[in-house]
Amino acid sequence: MGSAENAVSKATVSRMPSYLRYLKGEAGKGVQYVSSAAVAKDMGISAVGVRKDLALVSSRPGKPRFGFEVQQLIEDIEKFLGYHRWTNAVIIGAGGLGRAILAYEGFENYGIHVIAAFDASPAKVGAVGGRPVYPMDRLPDIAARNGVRVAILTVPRSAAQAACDEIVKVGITAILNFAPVYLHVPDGVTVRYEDLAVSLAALCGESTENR
Amino acid sequence: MGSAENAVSKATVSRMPSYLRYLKGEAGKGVQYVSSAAVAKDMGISAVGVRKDLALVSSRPGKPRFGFEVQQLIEDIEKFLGYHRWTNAVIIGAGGLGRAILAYEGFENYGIHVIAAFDASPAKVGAVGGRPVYPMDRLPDIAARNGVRVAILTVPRSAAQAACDEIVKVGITAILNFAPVYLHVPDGVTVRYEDLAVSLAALCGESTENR
DNA sequence: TAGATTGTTAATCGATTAACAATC
DNA sequence: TAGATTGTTAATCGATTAACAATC
Repeated sequence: MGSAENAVSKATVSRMPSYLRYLKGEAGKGVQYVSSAAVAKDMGISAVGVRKDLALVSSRPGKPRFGFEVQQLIEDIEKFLGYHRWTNAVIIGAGGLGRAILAYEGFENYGIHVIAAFDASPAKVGAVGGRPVYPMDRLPDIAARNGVRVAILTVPRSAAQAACDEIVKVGITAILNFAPVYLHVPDGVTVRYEDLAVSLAALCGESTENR
Repeated sequence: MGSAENAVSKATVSRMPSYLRYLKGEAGKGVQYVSSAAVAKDMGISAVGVRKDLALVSSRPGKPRFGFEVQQLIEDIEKFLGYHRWTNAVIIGAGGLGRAILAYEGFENYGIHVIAAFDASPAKVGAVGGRPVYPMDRLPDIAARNGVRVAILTVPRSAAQAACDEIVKVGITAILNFAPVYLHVPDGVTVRYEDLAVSLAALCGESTENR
């Protein structure tokens, strides 16, 4: 209500980056059209679901007998997700995981620049894969100057809440948290938990299946 | 149908590791009882949901006026998730991310031993954080000897499907895939996609919210 | 006892699936 | 044209929320 926009379900929104990744893969192979059935098969979801999702974001309808135009769809999804305006992100905690993520280049495909990492320990300061690692006290300055809204939190468990508080203070509103702790944040800040151990445990649970 | 077990919803099962993590945190602080309201507040979910979830796995009911016994609950969830029998896991791909995960110790809390990493490049062979990195051709032998059923795939995108095929060949049935590619696997093998870029992109989507 | 908290049934909500007409 | 594929409405399914009685 209120907003005149056609409401797009949360589940649909969350699948969009996956479609985008898939479509970019196909585009790279020179594929021009994809059918909902093909997408569904490759991604392991239902064809009707794919059609429904794509219908919501696609600027032009799919063509019967052909399917959807890959390039067009990529543009539509990018526009839908707001990737035309880039998002700057920082990493807090330059341990093994933080450094691995800092060196990773896949974020660029989703309109995200990971501009730097920060660490409380001076020993970690330097650069990884061409990207800088700064001491923690430079965060307010750099975050403000680059309009950073997103942080990836990869500090040890014990440092997580304190680091989170600092992050929030500099105006960051979205946190991808790898520390195995629940964070207390003010309203308006979104936290997404990404506990590798929990992911793996959940996978084992799924695959055991019949309990 | 068929199974006489009370069906526990998939959503509930997938939340169990999170409860477990939370409860262990509380137990560490010396907390003996938790109320559903407290759990709900800290974890950011609904109290009724918590009660419903816990009722399904708890061996003894919560006590009105007190709540649930933390230690008992931890045992019940561990039993429910099958953590009494340990699961052995391996990492395929000893790049930055693979090594970071190899060094991580949080898996032990979920009944998972990460016993080793494997890499196609001889340069990567050695050890990280006390755990061995073997050449890829040792995988069949070691996986068989340790009854490995779970693999964490952290190879580059281009190597993912080939590595996946090898993994499947040695009898692994659950794969946590960090490579940004959809994997083709035979029936009976479960894949869980853990694309950091997609997670981050989805987070940005959520926090932008009103679209 | 009084009151906080649980457990459970019923109602709502949302998302997925099924069915089928529309279209190139 | 014939047929593959889309788009959409209706039906199903599952999970969450609301309401309230049961209990220590």
